[in-house]
Amino acid sequence: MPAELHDVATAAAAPMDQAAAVAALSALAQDTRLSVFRLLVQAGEQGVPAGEIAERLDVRQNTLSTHLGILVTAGLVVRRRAGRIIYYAAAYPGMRALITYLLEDCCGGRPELCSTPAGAC
Amino acid sequence: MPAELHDVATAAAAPMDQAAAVAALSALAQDTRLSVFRLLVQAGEQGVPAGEIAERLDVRQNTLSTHLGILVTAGLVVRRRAGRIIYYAAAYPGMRALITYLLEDCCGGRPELCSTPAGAC
DNA sequence: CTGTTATTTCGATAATACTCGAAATATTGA
DNA sequence: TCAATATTTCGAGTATTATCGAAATAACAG
Repeated sequence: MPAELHDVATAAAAPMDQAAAVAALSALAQDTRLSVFRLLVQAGEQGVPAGEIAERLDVRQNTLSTHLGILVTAGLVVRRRAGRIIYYAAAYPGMRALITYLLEDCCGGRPELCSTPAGAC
Repeated sequence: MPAELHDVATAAAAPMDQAAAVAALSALAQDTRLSVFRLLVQAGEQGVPAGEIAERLDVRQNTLSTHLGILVTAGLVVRRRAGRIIYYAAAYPGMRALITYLLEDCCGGRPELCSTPAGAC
């Protein structure tokens, strides 16, 4: 089985608790990291090399590396090495788990008030 | 028209930009504020008095007031005064706008990878 | 007007986070 | 092995943020 791209990006995420949610939100609550995450969300499953992210966002490699590490630890991004190049990709299950946690038992019994955005994806 | 509860919580939110998204995520990226937001999400449209939030979460009123102000400024929570009591409620449109911004143009053309969580709401 | 309740604002202290230059690690090719 | 490329780790300086006690504002009842 030539699984050059494993399916970690579509696997089930661990159930989110308060600390994990704060970590994920903190990871996204920073200008550079939010740009990285959105770039990776739009890039899709294959991911983008660290160096290319740094170039496209005009951030120094070591600074970016710190940010990427934070996103990975938060479960919002996954890392995959291919030779010298390390690809980063959005972890959709992590994002889904975060949104689910945020909106848990929402709307006081009137779910039509907070239906998730259909056009988002 | 006896509009004791105006419909601000269901009105359209302003389109989100990067700065607004960072502000909203920063607002949620803190333990107490995340608890407040989830409490209000679960409480629904009517909202909860500031004092009751402080009591239920065991936070000092002045500290909570700072946090509530941050959530309101971020567009995630709305304030409504009724006499001496100020009710706070989740602003679902703000939350929707944030999620939409995060997942914009997602999944590199494979939307099935990131479908928003059906069970969330 | 006076006191009481509900909530916010002010000012200071302590903890946390962002960014950077420099050095280190990992992989490949000659 | 040696050099080159890709990326990360280290250590320090600066800025931002959370929390608190105390004081201030707002609304109501007597």
